[in-house]
Amino acid sequence: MTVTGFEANRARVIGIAAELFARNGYHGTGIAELGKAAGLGRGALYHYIGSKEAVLYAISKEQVDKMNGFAEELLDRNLPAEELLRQMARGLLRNIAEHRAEWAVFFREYTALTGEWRDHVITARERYESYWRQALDQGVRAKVLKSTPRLLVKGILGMLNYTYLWFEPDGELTPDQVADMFLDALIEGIRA
Amino acid sequence: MTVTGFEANRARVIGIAAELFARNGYHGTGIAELGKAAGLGRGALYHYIGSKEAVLYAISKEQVDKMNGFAEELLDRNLPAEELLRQMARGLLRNIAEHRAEWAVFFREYTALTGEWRDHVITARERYESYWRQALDQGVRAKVLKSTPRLLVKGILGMLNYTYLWFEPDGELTPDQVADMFLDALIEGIRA
DNA sequence: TATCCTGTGGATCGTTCGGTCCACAGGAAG
DNA sequence: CTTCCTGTGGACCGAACGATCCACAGGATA
Repeated sequence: MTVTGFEANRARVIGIAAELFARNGYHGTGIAELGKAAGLGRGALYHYIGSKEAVLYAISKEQVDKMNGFAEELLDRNLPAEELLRQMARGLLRNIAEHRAEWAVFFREYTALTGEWRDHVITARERYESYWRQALDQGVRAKVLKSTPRLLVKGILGMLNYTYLWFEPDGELTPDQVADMFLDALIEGIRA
Repeated sequence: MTVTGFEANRARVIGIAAELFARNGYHGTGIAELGKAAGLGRGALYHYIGSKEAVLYAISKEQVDKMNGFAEELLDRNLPAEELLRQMARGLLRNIAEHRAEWAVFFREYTALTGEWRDHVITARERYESYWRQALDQGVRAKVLKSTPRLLVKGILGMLNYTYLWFEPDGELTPDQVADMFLDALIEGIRA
């Protein structure tokens, strides 16, 4: 088995773990259960994962890191504010739609992490929020957006993040359409 | 010990459990831990709670039931649409601010419930969402609000529900102010 | 053939899990 | 005094927990 084989196997196990953790919770999923689902004995399993908490960390960190990279790229491009917000929302919803299990674990189970692992995830999460704040500030400076309370960004993220719970990949709307729906309502308002 | 003493003690234990479940998760909190925090032995503890899952159910159900009752009262009063939405949002945020631990358990841990218990909680949750949809529809019929996609209600609830994670009772804003901030942004829009 | 290394299953570890059971404390009722 | 009932602590149950350890399979290398 080559190095890439090891990494591929580790990724496979982590993906299976994401599904199980999302369905039964982190503490509610046993190592034996994970091993069985992956078709691996205890020894082989630990060969790939190191520890149960390392699996939770990997699941929690990967997607938010990806979104941070995505946001950084967009912010570098100096897009008009509305376009910037729209791209950020679309990117996030596309990712959530594609990795619902991972996001469910990220939102529900990150509190089960301890020590530095927990700190890293919280920091990454805060960083992502700061990118949204930057995007909004940019729109205010360009006089495209009203100056709104700083905490509004929490509301916007709540709106978007919550989709991990209800978005249906085979439903009537694509992730982009959901993102647009939310941003249209938010930017134009819903008053007749 | 009278009947009311029993109920008071049960409520006290459930409140302590809400704090523990919110901090360490349902599966992450042991019965021994709960007993110790409540100052009760195993026998006494089970005398009050029946089972661990019954505690989770009680925590999850109580607040959402309260909000359903609140929403029903408001809908009966035939308020103007904007006022109705504002009152519903304020009521929810006031409740979340007052019962953060319970709402954290409700959002994160309801999946740990099984069978009928789980069904009841999910049904109550869907009922609450339907009240918001009614409120929005009422505004559309009165031509006060634009006709928006049905799924927008998920976004609004995401915005409001997410506060359980970040709202600080001793922070700069009251629950009513947060509710107003979100509704203002949503109704008027954020475009300059 | 002899040696080495990665990958592997399963026995096993001590701990903790949710839950049951039982003896009994102590006030109320007769 | 006796009987009863609610409330109580803690011993105890089998099962499952996360993790470790070890023997060894089998291809690669010398």
